[in-house]
Amino acid sequence: MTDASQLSASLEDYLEAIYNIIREKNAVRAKDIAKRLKVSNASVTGALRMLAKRKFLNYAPYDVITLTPEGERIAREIVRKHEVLRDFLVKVLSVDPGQADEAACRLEHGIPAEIVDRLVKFIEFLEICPLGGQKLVEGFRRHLKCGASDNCDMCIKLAQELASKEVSVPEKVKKNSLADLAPGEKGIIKKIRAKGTLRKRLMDLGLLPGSVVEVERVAPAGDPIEVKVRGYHLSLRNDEAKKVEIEVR
Amino acid sequence: MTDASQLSASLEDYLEAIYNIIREKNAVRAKDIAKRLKVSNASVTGALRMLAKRKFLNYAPYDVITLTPEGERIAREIVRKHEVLRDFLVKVLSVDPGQADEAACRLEHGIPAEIVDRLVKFIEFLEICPLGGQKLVEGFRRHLKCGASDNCDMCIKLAQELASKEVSVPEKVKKNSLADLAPGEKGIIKKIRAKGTLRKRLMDLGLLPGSVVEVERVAPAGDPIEVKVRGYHLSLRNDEAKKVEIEVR
DNA sequence: ACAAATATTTAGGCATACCTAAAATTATAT
DNA sequence: ATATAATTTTAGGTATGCCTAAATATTTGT
Repeated sequence: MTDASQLSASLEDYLEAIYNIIREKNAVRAKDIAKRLKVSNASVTGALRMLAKRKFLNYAPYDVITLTPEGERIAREIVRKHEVLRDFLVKVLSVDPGQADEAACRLEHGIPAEIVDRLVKFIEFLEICPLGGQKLVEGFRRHLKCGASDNCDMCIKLAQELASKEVSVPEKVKKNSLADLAPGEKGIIKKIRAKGTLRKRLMDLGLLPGSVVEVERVAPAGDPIEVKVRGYHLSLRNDEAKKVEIEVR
Repeated sequence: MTDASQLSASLEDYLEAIYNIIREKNAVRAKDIAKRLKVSNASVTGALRMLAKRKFLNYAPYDVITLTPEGERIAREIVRKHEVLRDFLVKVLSVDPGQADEAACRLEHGIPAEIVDRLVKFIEFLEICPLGGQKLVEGFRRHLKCGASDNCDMCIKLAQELASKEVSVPEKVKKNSLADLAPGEKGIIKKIRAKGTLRKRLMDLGLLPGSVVEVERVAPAGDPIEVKVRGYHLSLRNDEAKKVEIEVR
């Protein structure tokens, strides 16, 4: 709940790298961290010591490295900032993904949590709002192609066409549960069909009505389902996903 | 033309502060810098030496401090990043101005120039595009008020009303020159009615057709006019402003 | 099992960016 | 003109975050 708590930018980078490497390979070695951050092994040792001192890592020389619960919480916060920024850059500003990723790396340390939340709301709003945020973003993408210092008559014409053609009451096409989506598909959460603890758990994870969820991966067995909501990556069991009622536009 | 060139974040802060203080009071003293950056005087001395060594400042102990042309150029780049970020946060995301300013301070060092340009284009697009970027932003502002985790039925209704009422071909209300605007007013640049050197100069300043210009201040005599385009602050003579043909919506 | 290869840590250094306290310079007031 | 006040600079010190080289521990191949 509290803030990302007084970590320097570089310690945040270490924590983020550790978190990501653990997600990818279930284990971290100092060397992996050094390689990912393009830093010497010795520097990694120092950072590990600092992070351990602040109780974000369980670490002893020559022993395995794991995140403490608190360390994991903070790492997730940092990763979320990164993801939200990258999504904004790529989805809204149409920045090239590689460049967006690099920029996100640098911006993630400076951005306050409230602004990340605001950015999430804005991106969601663009995806959801009947005023046509998606059309607007497409228009912007087109506009980027018509040359830099240009008044965009092409854009205006196309926009007028679109605007007159589809004034459109938003149509609710299908109603489904989150468990029915294929990887890559998105939906808007309508409600959580669960009670008590499970309901609370799901909402605490960030599955809030009105938010956009995207399915990222579904395990072969169909069971753990990886989704992204509001910049958070979640892993849900099929049972849980079935309780999340969504709407696909 | 080149990049912000290898300055550390804190040296960028010094340069930015120096630039802003010069704009405000026509002179800088080490003390002013220290106060603005909340840093000791001695730290300022060190920074001044560094900046002078890199030829961004003309500086000698106990002598007046001025920016070199190169220093001024880079300072303007930094200030521009700051302004663009703050504008985005305030105008698009509706972040509280104080908070936006503080966040901009931290983000300005990490953001690449290309992304700033992209952000400028996006903000301009929202202001200009007939798809109704302004309406969308207003809708977003409203949406922020209807509570955090809520599906925004109110927003949907209001949006539908707006959308059906004003499908609207963009109407060109007035045509004027930049010199006719009052402080606070905005217009879209249609063309530069000038030739040769003057034309080039105005375009180099960033007065490009399609961009949004905002008049910030007009001197009592009506002559130097302060405007903002694409994150740049410019000071124009009345003669020059008359050459900039704009459209007010 | 144990030598060779690999991985990690320790030790010692460098640059940045800040600090406080004392010295030097410049401004001001009588 | 000169003492006092204000400002600026120098000197010396701290913490971070990176480096290389050398020492130590672990893993691997036979």
